[in-house]
Amino acid sequence: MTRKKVKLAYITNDSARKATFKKRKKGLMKKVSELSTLCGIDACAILYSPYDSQPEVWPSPLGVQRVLAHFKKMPEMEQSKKMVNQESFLRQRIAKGNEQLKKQRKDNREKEITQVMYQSLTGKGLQNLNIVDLNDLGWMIDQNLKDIHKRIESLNKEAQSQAAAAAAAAAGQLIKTGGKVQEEKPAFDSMDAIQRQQWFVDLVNPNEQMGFAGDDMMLPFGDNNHNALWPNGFFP
Amino acid sequence: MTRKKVKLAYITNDSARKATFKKRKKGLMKKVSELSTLCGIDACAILYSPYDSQPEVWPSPLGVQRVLAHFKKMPEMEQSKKMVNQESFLRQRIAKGNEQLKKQRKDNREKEITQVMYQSLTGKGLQNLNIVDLNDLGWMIDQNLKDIHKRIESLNKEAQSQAAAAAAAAAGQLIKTGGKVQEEKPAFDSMDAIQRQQWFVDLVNPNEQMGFAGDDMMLPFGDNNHNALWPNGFFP
DNA sequence: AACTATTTATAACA
DNA sequence: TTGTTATAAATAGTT
Repeated sequence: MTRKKVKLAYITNDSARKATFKKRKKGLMKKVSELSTLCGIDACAILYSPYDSQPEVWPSPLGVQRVLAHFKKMPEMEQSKKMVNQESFLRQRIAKGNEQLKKQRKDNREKEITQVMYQSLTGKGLQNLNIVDLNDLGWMIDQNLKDIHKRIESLNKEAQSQAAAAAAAAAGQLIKTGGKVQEEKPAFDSMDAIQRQQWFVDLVNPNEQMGFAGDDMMLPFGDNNHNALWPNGFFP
Repeated sequence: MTRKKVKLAYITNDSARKATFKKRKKGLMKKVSELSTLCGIDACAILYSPYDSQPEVWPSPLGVQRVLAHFKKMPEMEQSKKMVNQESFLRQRIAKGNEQLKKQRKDNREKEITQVMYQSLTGKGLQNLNIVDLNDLGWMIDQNLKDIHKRIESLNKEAQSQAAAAAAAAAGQLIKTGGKVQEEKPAFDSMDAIQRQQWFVDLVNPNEQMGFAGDDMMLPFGDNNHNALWPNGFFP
């Protein structure tokens, strides 16, 4: 059951290698066939295996001959142009691997900061964080606050239209009403940015001092640009 | 996002075909590369596309030349042996398709019979079923009964060992006891096969007559071989 | 070109 | 070996 991500290297176990060869040969031939059919192109594949004295080919010996004849006619210099050779192929793979690594590092960092955030909610304190961590934490809390605010707004809108519908449906009442249903925002939502910031700081630090010196250590809620001073390459 | 199962036919839309070609060519080259690395075999692939005057090859022009030289040396008759040509390839695909169809039909039949079974539990009656359906229904009920019985036994075993453990743990009691905990089977489980059969028939047919004539229409519970008379190819 | 919902391929196991 | 199943990889349709 494809448990591992498959290490791309020669399979030393003989039977495992043979089994893999059989499966992958079949899959490969199918791919060649599909590509040829779907895109109407001339193609061939030749595999020499130690399990057969003859090569396995696609689409047929004659088909291969035809493609080969076409190929052989070209001067070698021409043949080299525009080709996918092993070197450029490997370069592409490496570049892709590096991109994945970068993305993974970003994801890891995000999880790390999220964990810090939740730990701080259980009273773990923020004393051990350096300035970069604190700023990333601030960024993440900021993002969460934005999400929360968005959610509150959508819930308010929903409640508002439901209230209006209920009023319109009430028996014996006027069907049409010029009266506007007044919006009833929850307390949290009516805070301004600074209030929310303080609310959240209080929540995060129930009974303790931050342990840091100076105003510059304050968590920069509401500051969308706070990472500009200490960029770490992970968060915008 | 791969919504359809892809109809294996020439893609008429030009841009779609080109996009598919680019994606699949990349995937195919990767597959060839992996197969070659994993299994240590000599392989090459050549694709002629209308998007480039030159063919795309793997692993490199020289690598292709080498494989081709090897291939060309053989007499044509030899080349044909043991090869996967388009015809045999298609035959394999067709055979596989047929097998899938057969399996699907069996699954469908099983679902159909299960539905009939549950409907009969809500009093829908069995009047509209033919003899084949009835026998399949009997087979399925039989299977379910077996499962139920198995489950009951395992539960009994569990309860038995728990009771023994509880007795041994009771304060002030003897730790070692020669007394055997007597098995307490539920009423259903203590019925014999014939009793269970009647019990289930009563359940399935609460207030109605079967509407069939003769003893031979009786549901053949306990008969593991009842389909031998009316085989339909789906159930054993 | 990037993004996902799906389909397809396949490594490990039975 | 063949078959099954859980995962990884490929990719069709969109943006």
